[in-house]
Amino acid sequence: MMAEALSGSLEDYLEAIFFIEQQKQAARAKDIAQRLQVNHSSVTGALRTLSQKGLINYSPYDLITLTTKGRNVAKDIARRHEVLRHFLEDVLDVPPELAEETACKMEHVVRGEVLERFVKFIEFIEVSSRAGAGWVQCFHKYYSREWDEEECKKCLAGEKGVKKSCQEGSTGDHG
Amino acid sequence: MMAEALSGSLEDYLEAIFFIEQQKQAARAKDIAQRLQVNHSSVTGALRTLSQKGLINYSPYDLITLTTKGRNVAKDIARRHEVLRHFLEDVLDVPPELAEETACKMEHVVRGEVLERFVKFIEFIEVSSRAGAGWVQCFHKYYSREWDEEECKKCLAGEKGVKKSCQEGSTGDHG
DNA sequence: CTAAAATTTTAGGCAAACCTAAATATTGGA
DNA sequence: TCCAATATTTAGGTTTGCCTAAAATTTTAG
Repeated sequence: MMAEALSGSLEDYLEAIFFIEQQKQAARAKDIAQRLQVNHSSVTGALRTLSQKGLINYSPYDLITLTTKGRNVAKDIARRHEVLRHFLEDVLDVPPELAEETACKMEHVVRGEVLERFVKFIEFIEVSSRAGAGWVQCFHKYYSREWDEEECKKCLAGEKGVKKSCQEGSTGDHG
Repeated sequence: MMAEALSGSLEDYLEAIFFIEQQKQAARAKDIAQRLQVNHSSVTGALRTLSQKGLINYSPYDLITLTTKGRNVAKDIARRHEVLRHFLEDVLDVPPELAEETACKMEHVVRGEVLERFVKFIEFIEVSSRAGAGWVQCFHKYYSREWDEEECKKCLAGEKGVKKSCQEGSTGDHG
C-alpha cells in the first residue's frame, strides 16, 4: 500500500507544482520549466509519470493541479526542505542562497527519522537560547574567529557579565 | 584546471577503492562490487571512467590503485562522510546504521563551505560541553521526552544543582 | 602443465532524465 | 473568424548507471 519512493527529480517537480499552485490557481508546464530550469519537453514526461502515480491531475494541454495524495506528498517534501534550509541558514549560518541550494539537494536524502531529529534539534537550540545562553550567536562568533575561549566558556556557563558580548552582533558577518 | 565534479556514483567507487586500499595492498573489482553491492560488470565501467579522469591506475585485469590525485579526492570524500556521520550519530543521536546510510547520501550533496560549517559546529558543541553544560546530552534527553523544560532551562543556564540530571544517562535510549 | 575455478571484461539491454527540433494545440488580437 | 504568437507535446537522441549472459583472462590445484 505504501507508495514507492519518488526519485529526487520527481520530488522536485511535485514540490514546484505545490509552490506554483499556492501562487496561482493551477500550474502550467511553462511555470514548472522555468522554476526548475529544464526544457519544456522534460516537464511533459515528468507530468505523465506523476499523473500515472496518482499525484497530479493532468491530461495533455490541460492545467495541472495536485491530487489530495499528491498534495500530502508535496507538503512533506516542502517541510523537509524548510527544516533543512532553516537549520543550514539559521543554525549553521550558511549564506541564504547556498543554504537554499543545499537544502534542495539534502531534502531528497534526509527523511523520516533523521529529519525528525533535525526538527527536535532546532527546537532544542531555540529553547536553549531562550534559556539565556545566546547559544547560536555564540556559535556564529566561534567560527567567525571572534571567539575567545575563556570568555565564551563563561558565557556558556551562564555568567551575566560576559553573556552580553556573545549575544550582540549576531547574524554573522562572515567575510 | 579544476577537475569537474564527480557524480555521486563515481565518488562512491573512489571512496570504496580508498578503503579497500587501506585494508589490502590494492583493490580488485570483486571487492568493489561486493562493497557497493553492484554487479561486477558495473565496476568495470566505473573503473574505466575513473582511470580516464586520472584518479586511479588501472588497465584491464590489473590491480587497482589510486593515483596521488585520486587519493586526495578520495580523502576529501571520506572526510565529508566522516564529518556527517559523526554529526548525525553523536550530535543528533541517529542510530549508527541509519547515520551511516544517511551520511553516505549526504556526502554527495554537502561540500565545501557547508561542510566546514558542520565541522566548526561540531567543534563548538564539543567546546560548549567541555565548558560544563553537557549540552549534547541535554539534547538527547530533550527529544527522548525525558525533558522538563523548567529544569533544563536552569541546567542550560548553568545552575549547579540541576545540571547533573541533564548530564547523566546520556547516550539516548530513545524507544 | 593443464583443466577447473574464479575473476574480469564485453556485448547487448533497460530506465531515468535530460536535450533539440519539429509538430500540434491553444489563445488572444485584428 | 482567422492568423500569429504562445504553449505544449512528440520524435528522436544522449548520457549515466545499472543489469544479465556470455566470452575472455587469470589463478589455482592436482
